[in-house]
Amino acid sequence: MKLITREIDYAVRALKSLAEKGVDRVPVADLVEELGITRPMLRKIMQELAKNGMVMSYKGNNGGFRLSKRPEDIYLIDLVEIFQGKFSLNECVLNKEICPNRDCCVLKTKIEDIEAKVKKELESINLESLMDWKGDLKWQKDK
Amino acid sequence: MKLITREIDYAVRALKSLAEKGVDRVPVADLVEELGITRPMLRKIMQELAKNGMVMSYKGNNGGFRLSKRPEDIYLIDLVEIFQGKFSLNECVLNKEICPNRDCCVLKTKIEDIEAKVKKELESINLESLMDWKGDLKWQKDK
DNA sequence: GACAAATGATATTAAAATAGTATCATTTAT
DNA sequence: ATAAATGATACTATTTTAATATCATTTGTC
Repeated sequence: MKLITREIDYAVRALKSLAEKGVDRVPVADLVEELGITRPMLRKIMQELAKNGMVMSYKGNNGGFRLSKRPEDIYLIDLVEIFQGKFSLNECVLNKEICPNRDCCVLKTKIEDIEAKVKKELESINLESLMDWKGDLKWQKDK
Repeated sequence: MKLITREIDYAVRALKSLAEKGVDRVPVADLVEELGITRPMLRKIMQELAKNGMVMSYKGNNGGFRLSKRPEDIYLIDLVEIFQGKFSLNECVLNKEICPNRDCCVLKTKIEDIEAKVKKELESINLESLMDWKGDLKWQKDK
């Protein structure tokens, strides 16, 4: 079960990259090189992020993308919902039909509790908090 | 994104049914009727539950299934792991390969935190706590 | 204004995970 | 012996996720 799909992961990487560069317009080509994600994939992702107001896009020569918010104002929950739709751990489907016990199902209420907690967490994680640690990673093995 | 897949949901229903009946041996046929889940599906699920020690199975005429533990000792996390494998919200895959940043990825550590919390919740929910509320459901609408 | 470099919109294909079905073998009470 | 059950296993279908492709549009530069 994946909370973070590949697309979301890619989106985080791309956004981090934009944030780091702090440049006005980064074309997809640059991201491809840096991130090692294919061009078609990154194009799709950036388009989706643009559609949803996470980045500004500029067409034409010298075009590209830039963050449309500060890193601290871009939350993981946004990315999850952009690429997966409204966040939900629930389904309540029995044989293709909505379950008749929906209203009094104990399992449902329990899962909803968990869902609420996870959502809260996702709302608390912003892009800034995901920027790579710089400097001394004492705990990290030599390589 | 589903925390509870259809199979897991079906499994819960089946186990609840066994628990309610409190009978020695319940054949799949009975569950089919009661739960409205197809026979092949239920067979697969019961077999899986038997393999994993959640239920005892009896072959032959008058055979069937029964819980092999008390309802309070069957946890949701068990069912999730039986049908989905080891619980994990993580993947850490980039282009089919394990991500090179795996060791110092901030996103990963954040997701692992959430994962741990969700797991804890799933470990705290047992079959007993999922048994339908009986008696006065004052809050429930007439029907 | 022509051209090249960029994104927008959208359709298509591929791969993987879930869901569902089918079949033959084996066991066992009667 | 037979009928009623599960065991093992293989297969098919559906849905979701991942990846690719293509043509249209915009825009800076010469």
